[in-house]
Amino acid sequence: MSVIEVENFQPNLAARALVTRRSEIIGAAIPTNENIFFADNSYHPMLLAGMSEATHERDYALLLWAGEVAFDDKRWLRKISNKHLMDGLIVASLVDGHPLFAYLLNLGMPFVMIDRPLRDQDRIHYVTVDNVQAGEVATQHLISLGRQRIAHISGHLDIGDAQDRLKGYKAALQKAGRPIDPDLIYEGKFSRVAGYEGMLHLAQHKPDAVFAASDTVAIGVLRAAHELGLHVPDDLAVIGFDDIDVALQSNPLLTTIRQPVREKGAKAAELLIDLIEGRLQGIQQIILPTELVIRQSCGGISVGV
Amino acid sequence: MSVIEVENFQPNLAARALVTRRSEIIGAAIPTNENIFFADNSYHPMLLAGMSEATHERDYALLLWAGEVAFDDKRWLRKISNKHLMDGLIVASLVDGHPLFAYLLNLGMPFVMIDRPLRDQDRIHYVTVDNVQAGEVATQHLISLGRQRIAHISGHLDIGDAQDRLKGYKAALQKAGRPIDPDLIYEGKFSRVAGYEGMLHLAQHKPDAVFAASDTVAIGVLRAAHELGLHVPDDLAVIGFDDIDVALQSNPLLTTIRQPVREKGAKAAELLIDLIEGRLQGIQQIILPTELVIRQSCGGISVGV
DNA sequence: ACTAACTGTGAGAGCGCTCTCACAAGATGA
DNA sequence: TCATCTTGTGAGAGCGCTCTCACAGTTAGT
Repeated sequence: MSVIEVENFQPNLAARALVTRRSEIIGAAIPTNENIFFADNSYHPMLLAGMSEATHERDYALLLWAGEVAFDDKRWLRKISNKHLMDGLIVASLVDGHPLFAYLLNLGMPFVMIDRPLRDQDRIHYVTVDNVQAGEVATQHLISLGRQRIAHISGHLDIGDAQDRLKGYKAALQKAGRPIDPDLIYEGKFSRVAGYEGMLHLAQHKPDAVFAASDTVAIGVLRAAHELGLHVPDDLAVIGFDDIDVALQSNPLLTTIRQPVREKGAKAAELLIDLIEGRLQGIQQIILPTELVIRQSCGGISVGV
Repeated sequence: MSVIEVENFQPNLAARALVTRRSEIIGAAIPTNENIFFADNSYHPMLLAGMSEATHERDYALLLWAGEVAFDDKRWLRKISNKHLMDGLIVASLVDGHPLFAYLLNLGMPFVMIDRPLRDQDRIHYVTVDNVQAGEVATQHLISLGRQRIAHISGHLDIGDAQDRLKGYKAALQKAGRPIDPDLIYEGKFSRVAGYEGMLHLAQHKPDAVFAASDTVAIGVLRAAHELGLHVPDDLAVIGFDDIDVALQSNPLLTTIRQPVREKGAKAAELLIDLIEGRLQGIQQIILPTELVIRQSCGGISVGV
């Protein structure tokens, strides 16, 4: 032991990995070819922070596979699915139909998704929140505030979470005996630009409230409302989703559905490592709680910074 | 070749690494124990995006070492300095005096710093911008606008970039024959909270302009000014640094010094890989250009979104 | 005192690659 | 035709670990 200390001996991890067939490395893939990653959105960075923390806590290392990757980038697919490099993979925001999904499924390398997958749900480990219920709570909040023409700007509908939030929106309206007006639903993406464009488009149908699929989208809505001369919350109530930092920087402060983004990342990493180490059997599907955070953008009670 | 294709053969990278003594993995360390990482600041995510892109372009993989790490976390230090795991390391925002610095220096593993190091400058590869000159340009801009009491809220002065921006601020004042008033200099950190507190503190000395060490800091200044009833830019001109996305979300839009953050990350990765592969000899120090971006927060010409 | 069980140490195989070297087979020039 | 050079193929060593197994040394039980 003292020799190890004095000589500063570093075990050769490649040699160890060769015989144990474990690299003690996991990967985090965010295979989006939209610029939602890192651009105007702290959702993915927060996710990553959670993963990073939990991964190092368990003495694993975290490989990052991010950036704008072409769907058919064979080189990337080959490398990311190399089970000799990584013991497992976390995949976030995977768009339905992405080839990575099929690759991983018949590769046998354990992987955990963040967000509910749209296919093979009974075979996939994932961690997410109850987006349907959360979408319902958000919409119900707007209803309870007396709003009559409640619009929704969705996220990318090839992502389970976006579908579920839309589902929740519809469910809340139906439970309140309200009609579902297709004119008040804008199919967007998880970006500020989509929120901005969505609001400009919806304006002709005179909504008095908008449930935005994410805080980033809501920021775009706020800007569009400002340009349209609509006062928030008097003329237009706006509710977001995520409760990332922009919700606390906006004017007015954003009412939103808080989801524990950092914890999602951390849980995914812990789950994956448990799976790798054989400590867990069967398909694991973790649903984390959400919470309605009331601030200024819907009227009602105002909670400070 | 056809057999490889049919059998979907994956070479065992651990075995390869064992004999070649190359893992084709590089690390990215952001060893900050402040919460500037990922919290309200897209600087580091952007940096990471640049690194990630360049790394995969060169067919390497990127290990992420981020999060709030205790200075004396031996486990972390041991793992991050394991040269069998990584061929090299990029270190961003390393605070002066951090033990990682000494570790790396006598380890022999190639590493590239982002930001100018405060010690052993002639032995360290790094990539940064000319912060002195940029700080001078920012301050000079405020002077040319007729501002009389120009304050500066610095970043963490244990980081070279923060020191250099302060240096540039002082240089501009001196060249203009202005006195340097210590009351108008607030030693802060690269965070929104520091900007907010700095501005509240500086208010007693009645500045009519603030050069903030980063856009994030400037956002904090903007909020404090709002609370103090100061109108930006009429009562107070504010200039930031970075030109990250918050500069385009603020109200008023932020005048700032743009630095190519993504390119910094990308260049660092490319440089490191060139170093690893022996394609480059001698100490490499890359200075990228900056640019004054004039928007609304200093008055003068206003450029739209 | 003899056997049975436990503890510690050392030798050796093998993980799946890369790299070198020997040798065979084919191409080139006198 | 023979010597030289080029190209291709196959065998074998070795990278630095982990794991098993044998054997020596020690302790416990009858």
